[in-house]
Amino acid sequence: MQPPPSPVIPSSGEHDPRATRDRILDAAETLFAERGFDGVAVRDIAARVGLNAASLYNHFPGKQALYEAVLERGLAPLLALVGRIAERGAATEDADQIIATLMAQLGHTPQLPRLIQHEAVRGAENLSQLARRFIRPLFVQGTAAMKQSPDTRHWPESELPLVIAGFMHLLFGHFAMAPLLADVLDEDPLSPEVLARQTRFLQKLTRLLVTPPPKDPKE
Amino acid sequence: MQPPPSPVIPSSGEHDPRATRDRILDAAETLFAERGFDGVAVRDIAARVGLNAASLYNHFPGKQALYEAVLERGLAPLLALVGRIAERGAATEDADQIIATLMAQLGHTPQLPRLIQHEAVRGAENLSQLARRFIRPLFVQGTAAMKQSPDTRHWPESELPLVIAGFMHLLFGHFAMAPLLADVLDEDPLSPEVLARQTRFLQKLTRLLVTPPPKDPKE
Amino acid sequence: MQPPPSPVIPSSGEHDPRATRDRILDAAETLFAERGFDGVAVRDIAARVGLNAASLYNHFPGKQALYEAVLERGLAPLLALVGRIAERGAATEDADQIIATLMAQLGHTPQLPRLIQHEAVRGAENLSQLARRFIRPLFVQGTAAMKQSPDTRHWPESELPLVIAGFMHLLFGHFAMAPLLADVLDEDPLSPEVLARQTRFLQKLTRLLVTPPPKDPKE
Amino acid sequence: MQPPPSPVIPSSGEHDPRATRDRILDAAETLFAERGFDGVAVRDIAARVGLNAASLYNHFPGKQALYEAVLERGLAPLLALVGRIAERGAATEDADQIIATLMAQLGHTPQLPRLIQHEAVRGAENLSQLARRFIRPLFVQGTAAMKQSPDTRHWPESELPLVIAGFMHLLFGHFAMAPLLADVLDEDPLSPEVLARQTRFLQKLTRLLVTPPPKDPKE
DNA sequence: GATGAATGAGGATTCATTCAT
DNA sequence: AATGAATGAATCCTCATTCAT
Repeated sequence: MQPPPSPVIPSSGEHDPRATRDRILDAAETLFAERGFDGVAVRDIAARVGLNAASLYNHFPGKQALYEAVLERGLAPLLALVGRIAERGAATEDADQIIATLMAQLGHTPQLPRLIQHEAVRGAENLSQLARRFIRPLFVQGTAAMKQSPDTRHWPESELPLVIAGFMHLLFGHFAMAPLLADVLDEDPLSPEVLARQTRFLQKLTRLLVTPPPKDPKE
Repeated sequence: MQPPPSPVIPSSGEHDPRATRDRILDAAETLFAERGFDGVAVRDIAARVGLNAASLYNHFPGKQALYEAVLERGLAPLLALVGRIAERGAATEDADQIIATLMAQLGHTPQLPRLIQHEAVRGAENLSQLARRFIRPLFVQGTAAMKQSPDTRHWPESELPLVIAGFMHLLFGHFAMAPLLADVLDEDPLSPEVLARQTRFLQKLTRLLVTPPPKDPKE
Repeated sequence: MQPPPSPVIPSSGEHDPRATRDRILDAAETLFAERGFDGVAVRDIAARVGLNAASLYNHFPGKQALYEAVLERGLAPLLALVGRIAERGAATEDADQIIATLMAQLGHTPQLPRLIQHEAVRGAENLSQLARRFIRPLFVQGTAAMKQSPDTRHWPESELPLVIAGFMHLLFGHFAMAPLLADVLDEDPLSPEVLARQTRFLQKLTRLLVTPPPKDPKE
Repeated sequence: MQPPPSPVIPSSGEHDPRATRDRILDAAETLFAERGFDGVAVRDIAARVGLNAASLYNHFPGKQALYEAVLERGLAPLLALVGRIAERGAATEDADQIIATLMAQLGHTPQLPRLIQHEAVRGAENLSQLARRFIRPLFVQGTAAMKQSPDTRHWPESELPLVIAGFMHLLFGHFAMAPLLADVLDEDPLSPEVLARQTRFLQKLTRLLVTPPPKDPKE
């Protein structure tokens, strides 16, 4: 089951100037994103940093704490971003901008969405915090914005959360499933080109969402 | 980290008439869906069936094999469904029908999407088979259908795979993230009502997709 | 620090008929008595039984539980003995008999006093149970007996617990300190002869205790 | 198993004038007395002094050495005391005095007896030195004294070591078992009152020992 | 003297798997 | 078909100790 260990990033010099703590977080982020919490051995993280497993415990009190630190570090900028978007009182016109920003940010740390997805699929346990701190505001503010915007007012209120959720699925899904998509697409889903294309796709979709739907003959 | 063990399904009678093999598969499906491959101990699966861990080996050659059997069993009807859809040469008018069918099918085995998502996030390794056998046809036939349909011909060919992928994210995401969404929505995402609503939402979205996008002033 | 591992008792035959559980308890008793809880590695216990450490966990849920089982098993007969003595309403004339019985019993399982002493010195934690279940009744009934007996009535009530405690120290001390005494005496403190001598000594001491003390010139 | 860490003694000022070495010894003495050698981590000792574990190695070459230094420091006054008693050629009349002195001394450093008891129960290994340097002279001179004293001459020579050993058990036991006794007595065994009472009890016992035993009908 | 960081050696415990019954 | 017992390999973590700063 164990995939072959991702190649050790050799510390260029004898003593990497970058704080060991950060290098540990990097290694942990990569591995946790790849295999999930249970799939990663502390020893593997250590090895990736070129450390003895015991040394990790000089920097983090345990595996769980390390995991949470990784989530924390990864989520912070995302939270800030969402916060800033919310503050600005997102008008529909900004939608394109918001999407571009989010995609750019996620594209910058493509492991993060995968990490989050791992957490999300696993369910509540560790996630509840994450849900309350990250997902929840995203939902609350998203629905609020859609309710106020004249363009989206034609969506029934009960559907709004599904729209938001859908956007999350689309946003995160692209990154989280990247290895899978790579198998099917001809290109690397994380390449700048594909990312740009996906951004444009999401923007187009948004624009469609504000279009009043054509009368459904069945309804 | 260990979530509280899901309640044992007590075998109603002394000797459950249902084949032990199936009961094992059920238990394994549930647990693998909840915690992923690495998060589940063979012992837990056995316990859930009321068996000794050693007994599992009378029915499956090992954990990995059991896992694959679970995937196999879960995927088969889905593959069949997708196959049938493809055969019929999906016309756009059937879109509503297709979505309804898929949602119904997935809603019937809500653990399956979660299982797949687990696999998908984890990446290539175990998945490659699955990718080739399930995801790939879905993509190939999906793009083919969209390319031929007059309604969707206005989508640039390079974007078609992203549309398909997006649909997958939306479809699976709703189920896979159910525990997470439950925390944020007021309702159970797997309840018939919400499932119906999500179905309608996806159908509406599809209809939007075939609408030629309004001229973007920026473009 | 680690004393050389006590010699493995080779299982005479290929498969010792005695229940493995008991053999584990025996080994654990010996080692815990020798080195105390913290001084014993589960692996050592297992090795002494000729088992892999993991196998222990088929019989006991953990080290602590094994430890408690050892105490339990060792204490039960002692508790029963003390109970029986108490029931009979110990008259002073029986003192000799009681002492002899206790010494015989302890001499039969000389590791037990050492184990208890280990526990006692370590203090409250694990002991509290033991204290309440074993030591306490011993004290309560001991003091009750002394208070009623005409021979010991001349002891001030406040001193009675000290007398009882003293007896415990003498009783257990002889066994618990056996290795130390062996270094100083010329003989093995656990040999029948020395045990007999110690029994007689304690009996003599008891007889002295019932003797009204000579008037102390200083008092 | 780990008892809650004994409260750190905060160094009142910024730089405790008392030699660090002594503060380490104090902390070590306390912890070793509480939990025994194996139950104490170097880190715990260091923490109790407000030091990094590594710093201990500036003062002691290792855990074992620190342990021995603790024993050494604690035993020295006791050895001196016993030596002085022996020199004076202990006459029986002094017995009260000797007991009082010993009790006073031990009451002053109540951790020491516990430490010794830990060592004693653990058996020979580390102890042999201790035995030869401390216990042995105590025995030799004790027996010598009793043999010469006219009051105790009625004790058979073979019983004398048992008498001495018994006294040790009584003396040390009271301190070593203090936590246990506290659970059973209503009072703190180390309080001045109880210590005084125990002293008086031991003195009374000594006086009884010199009383020729009443003729035992059974003998 | 003090310390943060590193580490090899263990230590308890879990796990997937095997096998005799 | 089921199971109790056994086990080698891991897994997380602790520990005593070292060393450069």
